[in-house]
Amino acid sequence: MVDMTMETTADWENRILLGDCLELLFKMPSNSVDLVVTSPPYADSRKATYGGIHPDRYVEWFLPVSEQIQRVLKPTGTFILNIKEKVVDGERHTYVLELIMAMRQQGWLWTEEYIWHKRNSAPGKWPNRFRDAWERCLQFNREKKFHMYQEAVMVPTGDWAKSRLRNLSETDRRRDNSKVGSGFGKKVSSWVGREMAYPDNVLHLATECSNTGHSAAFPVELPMWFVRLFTKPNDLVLDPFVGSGTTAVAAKQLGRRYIGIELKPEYHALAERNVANAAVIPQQRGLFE
Amino acid sequence: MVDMTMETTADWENRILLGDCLELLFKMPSNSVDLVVTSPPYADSRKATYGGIHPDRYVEWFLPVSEQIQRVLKPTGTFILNIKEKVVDGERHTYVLELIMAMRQQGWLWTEEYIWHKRNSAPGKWPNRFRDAWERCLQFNREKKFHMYQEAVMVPTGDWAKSRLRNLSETDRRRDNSKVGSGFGKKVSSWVGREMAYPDNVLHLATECSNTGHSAAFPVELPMWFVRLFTKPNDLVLDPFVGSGTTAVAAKQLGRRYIGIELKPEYHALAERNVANAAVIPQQRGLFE
DNA sequence: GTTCCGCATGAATCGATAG
DNA sequence: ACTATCGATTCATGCGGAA
Repeated sequence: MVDMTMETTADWENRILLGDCLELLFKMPSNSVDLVVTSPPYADSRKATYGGIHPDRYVEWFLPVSEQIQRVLKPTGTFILNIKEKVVDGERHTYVLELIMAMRQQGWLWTEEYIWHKRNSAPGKWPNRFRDAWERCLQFNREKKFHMYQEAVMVPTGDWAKSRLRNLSETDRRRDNSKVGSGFGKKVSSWVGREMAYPDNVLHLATECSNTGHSAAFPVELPMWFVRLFTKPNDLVLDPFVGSGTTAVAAKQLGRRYIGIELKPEYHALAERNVANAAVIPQQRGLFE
Repeated sequence: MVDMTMETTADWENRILLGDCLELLFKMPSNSVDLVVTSPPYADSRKATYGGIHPDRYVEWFLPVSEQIQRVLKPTGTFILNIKEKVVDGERHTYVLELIMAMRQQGWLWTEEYIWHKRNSAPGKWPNRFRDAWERCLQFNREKKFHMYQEAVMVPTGDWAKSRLRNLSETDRRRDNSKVGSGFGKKVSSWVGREMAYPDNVLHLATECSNTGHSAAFPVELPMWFVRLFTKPNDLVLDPFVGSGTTAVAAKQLGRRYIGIELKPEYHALAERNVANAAVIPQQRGLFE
């Protein structure tokens, strides 16, 4: 088979591409992407709905895409798949479970399953179930060894700034604060280290309240967390179903290169606007990275 | 096949039975149990360990048990299965996913998956993963229509709970808030008449740190939540892997009948002690029921 | 009666070592 | 090569004792 791929991703970097992600993925070079974060269109049994893929056809629809993602991903890279199965006929459908097993057959390692707990999930009341307040963030890898920068997502300890800091004198507290503010010296990092802890695999993030114009938008903090965890500055982040551009915004804000792909022209335009409005966040090296 | 089952469960009610749950389940009458809550031994790749079932054999080991549970459960009843897959060779093992699909083949409906978020998960640091802070609580039903008493687990709305706890210390407030989220605060009786909301499908409960004598104990609040949600007073609750007796304690405290089954004599004795020490909680009707 | 502090304790996982 | 054991790592919680 003739290799029709580009030599490098340079021409597509830091852009939102309009088109079918499978067609575009075919053109991308192998082993070029450090991280894929995406939230593909959810399954929908209502045929008339936009973009709805029937639950019973979901796995066969997605497998060609995950195959290409596996190819373009670097061996040390990570694929984060945000997904949640719908209720069909009173039951949770099993297409996500089947997808995990099918992707393992495809060669993926199912490394971990993070839970995104949506603090303010949409209200609603049904006679036999409560509000669905969580989604899966499935982590897949090509190899057992992959890049992970755990220090980049450390969080304050539970007692931090509450009981521990209270014991410091006012002078000490001000001195430490000034050190943190200027961000130099090894004492700062050790002080930070003692008051910071590694997170666990449950993420507590509120859903996006503002109208992004896209119905399936996750909050920018979600891709941002994974971008910091699995990439370093200037690495390449890909979202083949970029929607309103949230993953690209997260990557840009954190100083990573990105490629976003979106099929629908109106979302493509929206994503380009959102990315254009995003600003790079000044890196606080030595403190959080 | 000759029917060797008892005519009623009367002789076994409000007791902890010593023995193999599969053998004992065979003797129980069909359609007699309102709720099953259990946390079976987790898979373990260490062969020598007590009770360790190898991950690759887990599904075939559990299916005969779930078949009997299906038989003894009332058509309107619910089966809650608390379980979490282990990491094997750097990957999450798929035996839980396979179990869900196998149980659907068995005739179960996979109605819902609740997340138990363990705020205090076991510590540890590894190069490629964070601490595992959640477990699955899988809800299975025989029929689409089942009994569910949603009002029994309503929780105070966030704003009022916050002001109510204003006088507590920062540390205590944080801890109490975590309990408030699940509907179990220290001073719930004073919440009568306040604004209440339905919970969602994520439960925030800390594990029992203190010496329960059983290494695998979930907090009593966990079965208690499901007992209140899926049964009414005097209903029958079954736990075929009752361990230190937590499910039976929850049922007793809430005025439900219970049957606990435990294989190991030392845990059986422990469960009997724990149940004996448990007291019926005065029903606060109008608040949680 | 409260508040605060110290300490033991986990349904863990990985990598190295030993048989 | 493959399996069993052990040490290192790490933090929210609840309890007891003290102030």
